[in-house]
Amino acid sequence: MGKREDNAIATRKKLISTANQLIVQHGYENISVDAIVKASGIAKGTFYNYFDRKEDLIFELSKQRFAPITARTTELTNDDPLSNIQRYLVDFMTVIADSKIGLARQWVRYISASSANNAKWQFDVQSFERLLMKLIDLNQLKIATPVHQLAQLLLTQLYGVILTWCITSETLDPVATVKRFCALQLPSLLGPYLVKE
Amino acid sequence: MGKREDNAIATRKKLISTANQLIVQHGYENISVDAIVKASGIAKGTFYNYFDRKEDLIFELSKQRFAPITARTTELTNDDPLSNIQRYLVDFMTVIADSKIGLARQWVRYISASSANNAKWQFDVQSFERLLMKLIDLNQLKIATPVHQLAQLLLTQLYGVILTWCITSETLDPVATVKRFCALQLPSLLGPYLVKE
Amino acid sequence: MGKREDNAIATRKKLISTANQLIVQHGYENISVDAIVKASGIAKGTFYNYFDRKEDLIFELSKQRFAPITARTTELTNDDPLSNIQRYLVDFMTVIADSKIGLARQWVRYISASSANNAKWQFDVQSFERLLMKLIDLNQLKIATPVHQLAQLLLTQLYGVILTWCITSETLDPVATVKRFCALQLPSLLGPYLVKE
Amino acid sequence: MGKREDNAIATRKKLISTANQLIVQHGYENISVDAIVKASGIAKGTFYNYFDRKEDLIFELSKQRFAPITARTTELTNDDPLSNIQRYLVDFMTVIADSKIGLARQWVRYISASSANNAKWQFDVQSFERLLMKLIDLNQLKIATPVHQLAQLLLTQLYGVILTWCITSETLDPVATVKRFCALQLPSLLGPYLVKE
DNA sequence: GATGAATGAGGATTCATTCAT
DNA sequence: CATGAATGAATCCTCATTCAT
Repeated sequence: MGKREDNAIATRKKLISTANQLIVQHGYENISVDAIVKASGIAKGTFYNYFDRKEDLIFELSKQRFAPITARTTELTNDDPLSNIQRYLVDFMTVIADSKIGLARQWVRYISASSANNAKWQFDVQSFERLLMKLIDLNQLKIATPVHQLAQLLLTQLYGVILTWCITSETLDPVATVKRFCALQLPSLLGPYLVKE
Repeated sequence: MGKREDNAIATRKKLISTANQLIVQHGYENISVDAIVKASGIAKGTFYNYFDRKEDLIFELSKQRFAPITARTTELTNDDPLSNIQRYLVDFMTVIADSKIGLARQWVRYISASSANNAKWQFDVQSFERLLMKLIDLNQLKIATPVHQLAQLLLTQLYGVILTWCITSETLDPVATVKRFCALQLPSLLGPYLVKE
Repeated sequence: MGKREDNAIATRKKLISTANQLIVQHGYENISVDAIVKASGIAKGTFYNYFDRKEDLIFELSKQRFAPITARTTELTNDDPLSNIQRYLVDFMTVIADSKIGLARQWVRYISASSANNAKWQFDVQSFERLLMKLIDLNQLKIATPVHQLAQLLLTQLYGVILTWCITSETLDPVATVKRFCALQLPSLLGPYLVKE
Repeated sequence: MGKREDNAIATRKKLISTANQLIVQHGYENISVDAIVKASGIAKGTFYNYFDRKEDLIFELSKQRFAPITARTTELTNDDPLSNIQRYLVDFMTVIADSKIGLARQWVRYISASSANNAKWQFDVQSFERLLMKLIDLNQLKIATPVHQLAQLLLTQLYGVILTWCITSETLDPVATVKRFCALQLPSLLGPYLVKE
C-alpha cells in the first residue's frame, strides 16, 4: 500500500526501460534526455526528480545489465568436470548472445571506458574461481589446480569472444565459438588437473 | 620551392597529431573541433580546409592506428614453432601495450562500434594464418593443422586480453598475460600438430 | 491558473513580433536567430522550444502578413460599380502601403521565391472574382462580364504597383498610383460591361 | 598584342558567366565564392583580383541582365500605333520570358531589394516615353498624349505580369498575358489619343 | 510528485576575405 | 597575375539542467 510510491516506482521503471531500449538502439551518446522523456510520455522535470544527472541513468542500466550475466549460477549436476565447466562457459555466453548485438556493443563500450568498471571483471573472475573450487571440493579437480590463473584465462577467452562478436557480428556465432573452444582446448587445458579414477 | 605545400602538410599533420592526443586522453565524443584547433594553435576554418567533417578525422586516425599493429611482420628465425608463435603474439600485444591505455580504450570503443570494422579482424586473422602456413611450409607444423580455427582462437585470446586490459588497466600487464597464456596453453594447443623429429 | 501557459504564449508572440520587426528592417537572410533572441531578451534555446528551425518562423510570419491584406472585405454600399471596384483596389493597396516599404519588399521577395506561394495569388484572384460576381448579382454589371479575365488583369496591375513601389519607394505613392489607374482606366475597362439604366 | 589582357578578360568573363549560371540555379544567397571559383576552375585569390567583394559580382551580373531587356529597340515599321506599342510590350516580355523562371525570380528579388535599383525603372519608363514620343512625331498620337502617365501605367502592368509569373510560373504564360492585355485594354487606353484620319 | 518553459554554454559547420608565395 | 592556405566571426542548432507553478 502506498499508491503514490507504486506510481513513483512505475515511473522510475518506465524511464529506465525506455532509456534502455533507446540506448541499445542508438548508443548512449546519441540519446538525449529529451528523447527519453518523450518516448516515455513523462515530463522532463520528472526525469530529474529521479536522477540527478543523465549519467546516473547509465549507472542504473549497467547494474541491471550486468546482473543477469552471472545470475545463472550453474548447477553442478553430473560428475564430469569438463562438462560442468563447458556448461558454465556456454551459459555465460548464451546470456550475452541472447541480447541484441547493440547491447553487447554498449556493454563493451561501457565496460572498457574506464578502470572504474574493474569490479565487473573481478566479480566474473571470482565466479569462475568459485566454480573451480567447487569442483575441487567435489574431488573432480586436483587440489593443486591453479584456480586464479585458470579463471582469468577462461574469462579472457570469453571476453575475447564478446569483443570479436561486436566486431564481426553477423559472421560469428559467439556460442558456437565458445563450444569450439571448449572442444579444442578444455581437455588439454584441464588435463593435468583432472582427478583420474 | 614548395614552401606552401610543406606548410600545408605540416598543418594537416599537426591537426591529426593533436587530435590523436586529445582523443586518446578524453575520448572521441568528448573532444570538440574547437578543442582540437585551440590546442593546435590553428584556426577553426583551417580545420575545415582539411576535413569536410569531424568524422573524417577519426577515419584518418584509425588508419594510422591500425597500421603499426600488424606492420611488424615477425621474422621466423629459429626452428622452434612454439617460440615463433609466441614471439608473434607477444609482439602483437607489445605494440598495443606500448601505447597508452587510453589509446587501447579508444581502439576498443571504435572497433566494437560497428561491424564496419570487420576488416581489421579479418586482416588480423589472415596475418595469423599466414604465420601458421609459413610454419607448415617450414615443416614445423603438420599439413593437417586447422589453420583457420587456430588463428581465430589465438586472436580471440589476444582480443580478450586487450579488452580485459581496458577494464582492469593498472592491475593487469597485458604482455605478461600473453606470455602466461603461451606458457600454459600453447604446448597443449599445438601439440597435436607439431612435426616431431 | 494558466499563468505558465500565458507566459508561454507571450514568449512566442514576443519572438514572432521581434522577428517581424527585424526582418522587415533588414531582410530575412540578414537576421540571425541570435539577433532575434537578443532583441527579444529571450534565451536562444527558448527559440528552439517554439520553432524547430529558423525557417518555421518565416512561415509563421507570412501567415500573419498575408492575412490582413484580404481581410477587409469591402462593403458594397452604393450603387456605382466603378466606385465599388475602386474602393476595393484602393483598400487593398492601402493595407500594403500602410506597412513599411521593408515589409512590402519582404513580401515580394518571399512571394516571388517559388511557385509554392501560388495560393496567395489564387486567393486574391478569387477575392476579386467574388467582388465582380456580387456586382453582377446586384445588376450593376452584365452577366456576360469576363469575371476571371478582369480579376486577373486588375490584380496584375496591383501587383505591378507593389513591385514598382518596392523599386522606386520614395518617388512613388502606391495608393495615388492606384487611384490614377482607376481614373484613367476603369471607365473604359468596365464600360462595355456596365448595366446602364 | 596584349595576350595577358586577353587572358585576364577571359578569366573575368568565366567568373561572371559561371556565377550567373550558379546564381540563376540556386539563388544569390546560396552561392558562395567558393562554389563559384570551384565551378570556374579558378583560384579563390584570383576572384579577389577581379572583384573587391562578392557584392561587386552581382552588380556586374545585374548590368548584364538588365541590358538585353531593353536592347531591342523596336523598329516602328508600320503605321498602326496600337500595333507598334503592342509589339514593344510583347518584345519586352518575350526577352524576359525567354530566360528561365529562376532568372526572373532573381531579377525580381534583386530589383525589389532596394530603391538603389530605381535607375532600372527610370530607364524603362524613359524607353516607353521615347516610343510614345516617336509615335507623336509620326503623327500617330496626339500631341496632348500624357506620355509620362501612359508609360508608367504600361510599365506597371508589365512589371505586374513579371511578378505574377514568378508567383504562378507553370500556370501562367507571361507573353500571352501581355497580348491579352493589349487586346483588352490598349484600344480604350489609347483611344482618346489616337490621331484619326 | 509532476510539469514543461526557460536557460545558455557548447557543438559542428560555413564563408567572405587576406596575404605570402 | 595567379594561387590556395589561413583566418575567425558568424550561423544554425542541441542539450543537460533549473525552477516556478
